[in-house]
Amino acid sequence: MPELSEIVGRIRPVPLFRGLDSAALQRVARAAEQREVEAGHFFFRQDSLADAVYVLHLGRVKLTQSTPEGHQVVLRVVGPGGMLGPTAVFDGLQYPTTAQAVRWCQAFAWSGKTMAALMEDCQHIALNALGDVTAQLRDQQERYRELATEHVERRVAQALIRLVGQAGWKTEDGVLIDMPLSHQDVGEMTGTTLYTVSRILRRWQRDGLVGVGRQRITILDSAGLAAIASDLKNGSARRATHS
Amino acid sequence: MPELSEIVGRIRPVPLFRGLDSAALQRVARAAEQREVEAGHFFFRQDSLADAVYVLHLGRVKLTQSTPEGHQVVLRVVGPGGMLGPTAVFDGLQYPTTAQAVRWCQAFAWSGKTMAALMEDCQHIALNALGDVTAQLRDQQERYRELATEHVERRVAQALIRLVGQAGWKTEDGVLIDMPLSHQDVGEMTGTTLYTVSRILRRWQRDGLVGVGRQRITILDSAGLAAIASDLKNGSARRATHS
DNA sequence: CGCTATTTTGAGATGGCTCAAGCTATGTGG
DNA sequence: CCACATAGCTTGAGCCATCTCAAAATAGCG
Repeated sequence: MPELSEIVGRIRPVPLFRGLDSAALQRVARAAEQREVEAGHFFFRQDSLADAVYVLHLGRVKLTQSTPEGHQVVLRVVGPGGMLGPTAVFDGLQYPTTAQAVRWCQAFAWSGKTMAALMEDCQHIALNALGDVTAQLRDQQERYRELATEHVERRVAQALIRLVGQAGWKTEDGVLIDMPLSHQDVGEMTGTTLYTVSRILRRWQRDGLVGVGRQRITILDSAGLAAIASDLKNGSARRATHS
Repeated sequence: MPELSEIVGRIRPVPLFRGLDSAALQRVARAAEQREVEAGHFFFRQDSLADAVYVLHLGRVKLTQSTPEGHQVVLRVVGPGGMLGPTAVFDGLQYPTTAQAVRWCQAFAWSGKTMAALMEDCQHIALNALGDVTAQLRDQQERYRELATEHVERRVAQALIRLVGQAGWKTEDGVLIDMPLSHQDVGEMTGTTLYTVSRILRRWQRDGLVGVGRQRITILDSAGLAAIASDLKNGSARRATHS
């Protein structure tokens, strides 16, 4: 169990706690519990009672949602500093998503009640949380629009670009997406099948845009990928309107 | 210009201001500006500077987002008591969506700065806003999953059910969706084309599920529609995974 | 009462899904 | 250290839900 001061040091740079003075940070730190989650294990599951808010310190988490029929989509990938489960702040609700560690994770946790109290205590936290969730909403809206109006290839390009931002790791030959990432996963992020992802990635590999390995994707030509994502060449969009 | 007490009376039942005492409500009311927007006109447009937060008092607003190529999706419909433009609370951002009045609207407005100050002043508002945005996020995530995994017919059924909740008006023969609603609009809500919407609605009309008129849709058999939406009969889902 | 926006319908094209099968890393137990 | 098992990846062939485009029918509105 680390010292209080160490916890404070770890949560200080977290966006959720931006603007807090030392006293407030200490109060937050004192209320924090530490959690570790093995790769593949879960922070929480969809439809279970939302009882805790997490802030990720180390590792990476995949947020998914699935239908009763078992079809799944990946909504988001969260890295260090990110918040999980804002829903828990409000009483009696269930998590709308499942949060699965894609590797070993270390996180801080607060019960929903505790976090609510901390927010009342210190408006900055509530405001920061609002900013975070608002940003997430924007992102989700954008992805919704993409899914509704863009072709698969562009969506996959967009997804990779997002992943670079969230988990990009500069290497000698390009930018590695630093997490295990199957074609299945990419399909679930973009609303398509692993087969289609495979074909697209293969083509891009032949064109020298990306490097593909088992659960590993490296971006070799970001500009080229961005060009596909924003359509600086082929057939624009479709569907919804031709106003 | 109505009396302060009248404004207080109007904003008191708004979810964003739930839990405020009279003094706080008065402060909020004093800072409020009133706005009226004609049918078809805009509260704000995508990509313009997000400078104000609105709370709708009367009317109905359509939130849309469009691509550079001009393809548009409808993200949400907001009715009385709803909040518009939470983004404005945070400095220097642009509205991610366009807010268009689908009929004459009356609303209260606060500059982003003012609303931020009110939130600092009174944590309840920030917490209420967080709850609102979190709920929106949940909704958006769910719709994303739907779009990624369900067939058009189910999505349209879901959209109508949502619209009933937001703008349903009980009549003698069924529930009228009380706003002008073209097939184009429904298509933009569900990620399909007006042609497909027309065919689906026509079929449902023949089956006695809905009544269709020019920009008017009435639900005659909610149960039947819900059955389609949750698939109590025909071919489940597709795409994304067959894990 | 004509104009314009909306809705309907048909016919044809197609992107991407499905299913089936083989291939290949990686890890595991002998 | 090898052989096998497993999970992930690739590829082909066929299909089909839905999009496109075109055109006619309809309904409000000025």
